[in-house]
Amino acid sequence: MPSAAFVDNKSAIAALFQQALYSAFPALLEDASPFVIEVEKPKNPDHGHFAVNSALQLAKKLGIKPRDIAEAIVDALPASALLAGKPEIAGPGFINIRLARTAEMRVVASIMSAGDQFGNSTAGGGRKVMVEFVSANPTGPLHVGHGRGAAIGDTLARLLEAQGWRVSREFYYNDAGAQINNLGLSVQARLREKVGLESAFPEDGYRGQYIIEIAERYAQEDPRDATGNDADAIRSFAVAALRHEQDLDLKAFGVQFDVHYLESSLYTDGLVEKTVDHLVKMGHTYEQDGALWLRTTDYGDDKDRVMRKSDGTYTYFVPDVAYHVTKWERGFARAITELGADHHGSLARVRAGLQAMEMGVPQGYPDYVLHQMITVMRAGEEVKISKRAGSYVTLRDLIDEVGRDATRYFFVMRKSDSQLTFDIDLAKSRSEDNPVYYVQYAHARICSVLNQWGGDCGRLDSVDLLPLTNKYESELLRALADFPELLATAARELSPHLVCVYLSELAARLHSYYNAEKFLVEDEKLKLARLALILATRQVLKNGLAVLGVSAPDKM
RNA sequence: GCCCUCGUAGCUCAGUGGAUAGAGCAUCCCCCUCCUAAGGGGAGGGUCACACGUUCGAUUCGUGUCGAGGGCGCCA
Repeated sequence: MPSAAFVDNKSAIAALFQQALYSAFPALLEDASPFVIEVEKPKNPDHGHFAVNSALQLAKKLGIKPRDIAEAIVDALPASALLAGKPEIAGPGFINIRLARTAEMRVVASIMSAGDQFGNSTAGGGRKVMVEFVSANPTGPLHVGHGRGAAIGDTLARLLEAQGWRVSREFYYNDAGAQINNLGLSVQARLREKVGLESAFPEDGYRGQYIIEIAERYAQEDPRDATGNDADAIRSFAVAALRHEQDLDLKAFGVQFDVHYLESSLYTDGLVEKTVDHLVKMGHTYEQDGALWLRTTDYGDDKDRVMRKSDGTYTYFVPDVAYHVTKWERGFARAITELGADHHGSLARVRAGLQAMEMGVPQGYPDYVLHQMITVMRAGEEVKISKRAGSYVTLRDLIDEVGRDATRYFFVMRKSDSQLTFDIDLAKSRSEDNPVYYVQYAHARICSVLNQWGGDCGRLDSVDLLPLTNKYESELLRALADFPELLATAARELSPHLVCVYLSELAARLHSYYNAEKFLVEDEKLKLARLALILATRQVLKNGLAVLGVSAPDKM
């Protein structure tokens, strides 16, 4: 099996300059906190492949002018096959580094040998991480907000897997409590209406059309209770039906969970009790007004929280803490919880609750990724959502109307902290305006060119790339080399949208390249080199799309 | 009132302690005898909300102000 590791030029450059710095300024070796060379990638290609700004940072400390420091570093640089000549000193004291052609091109060979693994790393070291996402209550169909959560959570999971983490995807069902009762009562009311019985619809009932459908199905499948007397049976029927619908939607969306964790099991397994007892034992609780409170203010919350109401039942916050305790106890030293931003209030509380347990859970546990609200646009107008009337855009609507690929891409393409406008017409359009088609088309276009050439792609593995000299080729090479770092950054910062940004840029480079001049030239060596380059590009596009769970079509 | 997120081109949004802040759309000009024009090239368009601070350097970090969205219950 070929190694997935890409020999990173950046770290090699850093090592080279670190050596040069110490040999030019040996005094720095004696510092308590050693100065670390940072290598960055300039945005402006005129500034070379890499840049080092250490001279500016050290000017004050050393009392020497930045350009002089830069010169001393460059002069002390050991000879290296990595570099194309002596680095330039530019501006106030930047050192701009250009790679030797051979160093620039080795990324293609890395891509060819690593294939689907290119860009992956072993940074996670096989450690366990849980990603909890969607976690919709089984009280209705999944809507756009859940869709965004599903896309972001699943992409995070894929990113972490690509970085060598052992990921478990988990869905937490709030299948206990008042809202589920409410669901049952809503269905019951519809059932009674149907047979002409007097029935008050619950005040906070669910009014969607789907409730009526569930009532009809219940009546059909359980004719013994046509008048809707058996509240328990109705409730479990409704929950099962809605869970089933949600599962189908998620499956159609390409999202699968390893574990579905039921809130009700926290009660039946006694974990809620156990958690409360433990918190009492640790001395972080008090009784007041007939209720049991947790002193969450000791752990950064802005007010204390009720755990057990005066009527003896628990608030939702207790099972939330108990649930997160199980994450820790199940061996997930790292856990990520993906939620809609409307739940951000629970963040401080759950973390405080975990701290109060005094069981060694780190303070920032779990990591939270919150996504902001979504506005759906159709025909230039906002699609209004009315929860009261039960009318909203469902995930299923989007998948059916614009397709799985576009829906997934649109949901992750903005950073999750930003509110998202989902333009249905744009997502459906097959044009350059539509970012997902633009990227997919780049992939299809390469397939088409390779097809037209008609040769054996295996031949391209060891082609000589030195004929590649124009600026499109060099920029494409540079973009390809960025991919592993991009994935690492996106995973580290839990920012899946970076993958979309990268893919759009890569696709744009490719489209420019094709249109710049005649692509399939007469010169056989140049032609093969170009084909090898786009073959590598296709691989990276494919790997990037795979992380997003979006298909990479051969033709469109 | 308190907490969270956001504020960057006319619009939708990226990005960053560094050099001239980017992309797409929209507007204007231009380009198909190689693959799919479902594409490409170019022009115009900016007080990076505002102020102060930290720094050699701030759009980026900190504090405050203003504006938008969301959240704050013995609801879940």
